[in-house]
Amino acid sequence: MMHEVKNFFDYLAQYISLDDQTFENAIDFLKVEAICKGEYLVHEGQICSKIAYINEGLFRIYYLKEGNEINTCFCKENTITSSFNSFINQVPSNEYIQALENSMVVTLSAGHLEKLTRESATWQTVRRLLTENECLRLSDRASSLSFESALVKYKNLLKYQPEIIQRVSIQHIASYIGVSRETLSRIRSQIRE
Amino acid sequence: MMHEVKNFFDYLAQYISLDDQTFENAIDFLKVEAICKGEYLVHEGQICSKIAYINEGLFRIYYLKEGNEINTCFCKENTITSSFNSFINQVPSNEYIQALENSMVVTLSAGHLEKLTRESATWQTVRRLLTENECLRLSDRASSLSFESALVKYKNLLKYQPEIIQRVSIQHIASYIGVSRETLSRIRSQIRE
DNA sequence: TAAATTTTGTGACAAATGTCAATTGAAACC
DNA sequence: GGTTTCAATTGACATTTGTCACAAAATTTA
Repeated sequence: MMHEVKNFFDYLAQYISLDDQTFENAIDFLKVEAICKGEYLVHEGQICSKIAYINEGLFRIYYLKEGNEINTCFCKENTITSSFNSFINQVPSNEYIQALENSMVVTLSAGHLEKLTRESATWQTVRRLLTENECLRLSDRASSLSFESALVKYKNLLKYQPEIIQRVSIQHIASYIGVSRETLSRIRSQIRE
Repeated sequence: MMHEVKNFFDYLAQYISLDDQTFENAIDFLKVEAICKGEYLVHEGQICSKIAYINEGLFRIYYLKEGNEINTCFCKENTITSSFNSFINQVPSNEYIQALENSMVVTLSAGHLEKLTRESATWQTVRRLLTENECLRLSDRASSLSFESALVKYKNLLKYQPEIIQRVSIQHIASYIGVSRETLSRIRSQIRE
């Protein structure tokens, strides 16, 4: 088994106990893919056909609003990324998923997950947990976007996702926390003093 | 069968075909409850022990931030409400669910849903759909909170949830869209002209 | 290494929004 | 019906943030 796949199973095992059968059911469906910096996992208009476990690397999810890119999520190694709405409902995605670093992912197609879900209670649970995690993330994001000053939002990011600040450019972070890049720049210089 | 329960099953049947067995498995677990205006379905600090199908009425979900109430959701008849994170993970809720009108709900406890989920693929799917719906809602909310002016946020509410504006006080709506009530008041008078 | 490109930082100013205070309006209660 | 209480509006002003323009710094490319 490739070590990327092993890492994926280890990741899942955090949430649920995976027996040998569960492993075997899935292993033929998994694909290890390299995605270079700047390349896309999902394009707008495409139906998101797979979920991706990130073994190594970093992605951003963004959509376009009046020509501007709005980042909604940064996904780093040892997490799962997908254009959630598109994947679940198999409708065209309104967002892009782009690699910010050279990355290595393990993908599982919607069809294969569907099949696994039908055949195995464990995979059914895996799918549910993925969804529930997504909910919690979205709920945190919604609450951090409302009623926080730009300063507080940035400090929260520093506190809870310091790695992101190291690895992602300021302009991307600005749109993630919902302020202009100039404002974020000023906040940073203010904090430095 | 009480008509409230029947409405609940009709609601579920929109999403999935429920056979007789599925009905019967659940019917003893369901409780019809009246909740008066101002009363609470869930209190902060409590573990949210149930989901509630709203047969009639209106609720708001809010949490406290520095003493201020922040509304995150309005739930009206023919939807399901719950303190999602608390219910799913059975951890104390950081939010309140309060009736804004005299309401009638059908509740199902976490334990009973767990039991149904274990025993029936249909209920497993019901649970998944509930979660996925919650995700979509949260995702819409996050995107409407970021990078929209107060005016646009209010217009979106008018467009997509006009009923809420009819039934909910301005102060609650203001905190829902993330502006002060004075600002919202000014926006409204501006639109009127 | 040098040139070109992209990203980040700053100043100046305008626009949007928050805050506080006072007033008006509406709903609830006696 | 009148009083009381709470909700909504409005004005004045301060603060925050966005926008535009340009400079500095960093990164990429040739």
